[in-house]
Amino acid sequence: MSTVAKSRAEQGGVAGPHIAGAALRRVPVQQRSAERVNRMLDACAALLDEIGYAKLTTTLIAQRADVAIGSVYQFFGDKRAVVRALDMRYLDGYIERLSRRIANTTAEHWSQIVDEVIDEYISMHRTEPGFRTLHFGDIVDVHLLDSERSNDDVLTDRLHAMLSEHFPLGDERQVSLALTVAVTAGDALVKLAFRRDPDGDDVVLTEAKTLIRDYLERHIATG
Amino acid sequence: MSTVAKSRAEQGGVAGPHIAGAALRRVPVQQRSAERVNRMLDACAALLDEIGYAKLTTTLIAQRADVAIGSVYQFFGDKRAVVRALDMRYLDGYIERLSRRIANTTAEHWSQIVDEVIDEYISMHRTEPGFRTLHFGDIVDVHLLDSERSNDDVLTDRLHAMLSEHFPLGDERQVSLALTVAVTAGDALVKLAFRRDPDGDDVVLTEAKTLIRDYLERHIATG
DNA sequence: CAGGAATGTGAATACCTCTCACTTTAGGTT
DNA sequence: AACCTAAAGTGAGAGGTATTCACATTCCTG
Repeated sequence: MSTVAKSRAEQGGVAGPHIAGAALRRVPVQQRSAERVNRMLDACAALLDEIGYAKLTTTLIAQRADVAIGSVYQFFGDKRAVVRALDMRYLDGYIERLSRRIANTTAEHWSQIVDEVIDEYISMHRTEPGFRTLHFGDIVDVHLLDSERSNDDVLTDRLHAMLSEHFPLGDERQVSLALTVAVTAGDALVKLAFRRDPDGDDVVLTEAKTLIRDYLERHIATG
Repeated sequence: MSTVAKSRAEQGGVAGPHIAGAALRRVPVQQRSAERVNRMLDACAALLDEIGYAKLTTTLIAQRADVAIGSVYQFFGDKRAVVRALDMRYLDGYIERLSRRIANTTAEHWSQIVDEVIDEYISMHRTEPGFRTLHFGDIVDVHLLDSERSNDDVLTDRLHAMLSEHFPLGDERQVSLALTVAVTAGDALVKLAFRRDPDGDDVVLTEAKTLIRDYLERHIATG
């Protein structure tokens, strides 16, 4: 099935800690139900890819997942919760793969890590069905992982940690703001690239990287 | 009415040519119906402000506008069309006010015009009920004014025209791309500012202006 | 293998979107 | 003024969708 599903199964966490925490009405205990939950999410992703959010219905999700409509509501509070959980699964997978990427990288300059962050994000648009429709919380809401902070904020913190682990950075607050701005702008530009071209408009993607690098150059340089 | 309007359609419709052209099922001919259409849009804007898009219903719009549900469908093809029309009205108003602003400005540098563009956009977030929920086509779709081009593209063209009217710019294509990127990134950053703070986080807004100015500096300078 | 917990089910309920046959009004014509 | 047609306005009803819930089934533990 999906790459995400596999890597998750290997991890051991039946439905992922994030999903459990914030989106599920009830956490699946037995493996059979955990599998069903994942099947519903897969169905949701496929449908999102095929017909988009506007035409997505709970009945369709249930049918595609080969599950009774009641089972959907057994675990998800409402329709949006399904999409939210899916988005969390994306975010989870993203952070996981990014961590792995960066762990294997011998970056000599912080900009290399920034490139990895962007590349992995671009990669998700190309490989994860339904992701380009959702991004990180565009459609549902932007507070998936944490009700206090937006996904971009969470992402920003992650990035901040990864960067400072390898390189000395400037003032904490200032860097944090700069990263937030960079993530927000970068996110929007990648979306633009994929709106222009299903494979991601290379010209725009290149421009996005340049813009972000140049911007950060002037804000997180340690001097 | 709006400058674009005149150049675009000869109809001179009561409810704005944009709305008429792309979102209305039937153009209101008599004044009384034109007023009702506007009342429905007002209701839609207010509801968007109060309960958000997810909870918006056609029944609610009709009730708030003091109109029978049938009247809504007399002019709007479906629920999304109402929102789309509202968004067009926003865009129309934005371009009109921006044109007026710029006409009254004796800008000595292109960056001053860019600032006006951003400031007027920020202003809309503060003054137009419901606008912060929609922006330009976020929720419904990004092809409101023109099925071929996104709203940002239309905006970009407008900006391009305004700028080149006052200042010599570099290569046509290159400038166009740069403006598209700037508009996209700027849009996202303004949204971020208003997500952080209902009045618009000044720190982020300032940062947004800097980022855009610096970026454009490197792309549209005539040398 | 008994019994509670976890799951699975789908008919039923409530609410929505959108249509359409029909009534009313505007505004020009005779 | 009476008349006429197009434009407007209306709301019950058809067709869907989201969500619930009382009941059936499957696990799993003691």
